[in-house]
Amino acid sequence: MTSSQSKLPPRVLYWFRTDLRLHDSPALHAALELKPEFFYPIWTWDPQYVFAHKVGVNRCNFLLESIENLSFSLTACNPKAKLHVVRGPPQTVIPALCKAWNITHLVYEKDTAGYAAVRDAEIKAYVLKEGIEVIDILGHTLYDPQAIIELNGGKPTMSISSWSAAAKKLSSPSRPLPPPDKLPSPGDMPLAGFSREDHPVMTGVDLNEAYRVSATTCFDTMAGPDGNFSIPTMEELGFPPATTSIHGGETEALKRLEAYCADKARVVKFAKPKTSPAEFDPPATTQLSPYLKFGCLGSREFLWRVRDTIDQWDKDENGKKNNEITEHPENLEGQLCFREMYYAAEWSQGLRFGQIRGNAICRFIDWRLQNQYDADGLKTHPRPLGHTRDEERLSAWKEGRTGFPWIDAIMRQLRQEGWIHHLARHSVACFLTRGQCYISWERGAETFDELLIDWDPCANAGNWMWLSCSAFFSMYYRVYGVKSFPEKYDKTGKLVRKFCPELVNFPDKFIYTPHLAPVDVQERAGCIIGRDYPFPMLDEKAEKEQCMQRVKAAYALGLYGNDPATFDGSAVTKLEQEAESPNTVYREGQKRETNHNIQKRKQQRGEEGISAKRTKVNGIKKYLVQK
DNA sequence: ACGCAGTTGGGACC
DNA sequence: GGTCCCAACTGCGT
Repeated sequence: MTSSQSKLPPRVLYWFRTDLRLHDSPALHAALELKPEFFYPIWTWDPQYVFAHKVGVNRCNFLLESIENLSFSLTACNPKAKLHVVRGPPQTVIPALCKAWNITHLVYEKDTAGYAAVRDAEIKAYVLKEGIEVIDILGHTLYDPQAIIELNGGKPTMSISSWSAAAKKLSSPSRPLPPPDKLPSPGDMPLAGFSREDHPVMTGVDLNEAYRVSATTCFDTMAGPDGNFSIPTMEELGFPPATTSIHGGETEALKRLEAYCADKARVVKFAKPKTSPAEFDPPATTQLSPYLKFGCLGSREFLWRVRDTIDQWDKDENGKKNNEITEHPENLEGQLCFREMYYAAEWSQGLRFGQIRGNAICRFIDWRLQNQYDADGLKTHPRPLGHTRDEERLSAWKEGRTGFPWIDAIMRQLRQEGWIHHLARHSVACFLTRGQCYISWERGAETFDELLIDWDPCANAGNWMWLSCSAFFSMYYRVYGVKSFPEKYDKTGKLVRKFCPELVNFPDKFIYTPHLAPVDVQERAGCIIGRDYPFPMLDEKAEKEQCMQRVKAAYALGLYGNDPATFDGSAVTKLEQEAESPNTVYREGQKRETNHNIQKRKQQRGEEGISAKRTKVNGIKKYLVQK
């Protein structure tokens, strides 16, 4: 810190990013503890988010609504305060603002994940060199991902039990801090040094071109069209209006939390696997994920509101019905714990968490259409895996025209609403990867990035690895059916009728398999399969069998994304040889016996139990069976 | 070395 | 609608 700046009363630049709220904000609290003379709340509108990063209209709209609401709340604390939106890359505009506004302290909520962590390290180093103090404080998650990994012996948290064991050693998350009721005013805001010429925005490829209905004007100036750091509009982004019914903002988040917790028994008995992915009006879950993602809702606020609701219910019931309280990890608190587990695991891998190559926790499976280049621009495979047929299947999946109504309805709901139920995500993710299409989870993850409002670099990549049996989960023989699974929740196909309206008049019996309906039924439904709705694009059962054998072979090979063999081509060659003449022999009776029920049953029948042992031969695991 | 659990499977059979 | 079996994974605890 230079001597002139150390004498200045604090002038705080408060950078909002993952914390679009005033409640439950340790970083904001720390900023105000400085008793700043001037307080500048800003949001940086990064052109990377608008041009180089595929982001659908619904997430963009949610973000705009959230920062609008935040600005409104700032003004409620001080009529002179508002959120200043600075257009430009943060690496450029943050140092420029610090200089122009004589900033002494840069304060923000720490973001441990993905690109943001890399970006922040760069900015922090630069700003510190200029003698400005940087205060970055955790607040987005309940626990520090780094601390969790250290307590887990330096290993990534690969199961909820290992995460829980590590978390137990840390102190329980504190109660949320209240929002401030007043704020200091900002000082002068000279615009010196703020011209587009000085800080050219990113040009070149516009990944969101397909969405735009007019030219992007929001980067014409750093301070917006009126020079007052206004919040950009969808029009300025060239975007058409959003299609979702989910609206952003801290006010909306707290209202939804309140409404959800008003039904105490629902909170107490919440069990994720029992909630229906087929329900949509209202959904069977809290639908608070977009608010947690943007920090409109604090994670401690959610945690303690849930805990208090359960305590209150328990008191009301005199503790008589304790057995009705759902246990960890299926309860609401457990949902938050999985989020924490993914944040910790992500921290252990950094940017590599979102790809296969270089990712030490991700199994190498020879998925079609996997990344050819990794985040560092390094070639991952000597030749592309997959061809036109796979491209066509991927497009059909993305656009909701696979010919499987359950999959198509979910994918259309995803595009329209920007949100789908957790188990709906499971269905379409399993279908795209290990279930039927054998397409890389990287393609699925980037589709969700584009279309989900609540997309999060940790939870999204983590769940895609989970569903594709690449990490966290390994029972690849458990495959979600496109008829059996939704039928467990809804035999009448409400979700299909809503999002695939061409199928609305099919009888319940055929709603998930309309191609099996006799022609006269199709005619009466006013929908001929193959003409008005696609015929299934693949044989669900046959593809499932093939996928399972391929995943099994990849498991036997036992390679992970950081193995050199996964990018010099030798892993793929080995798997192809495996497909030609399997090293692992799947013969009748040659099973690895691990189910003790079967063992016990056989013993009861007086049969000799089978013992099996697994060995590695030439790097390939073989299942050897001995009688 | 072994038993068993793992947030959320499918299908036959009663 | 509930129960059991299918087929067979990893990681953790003992």
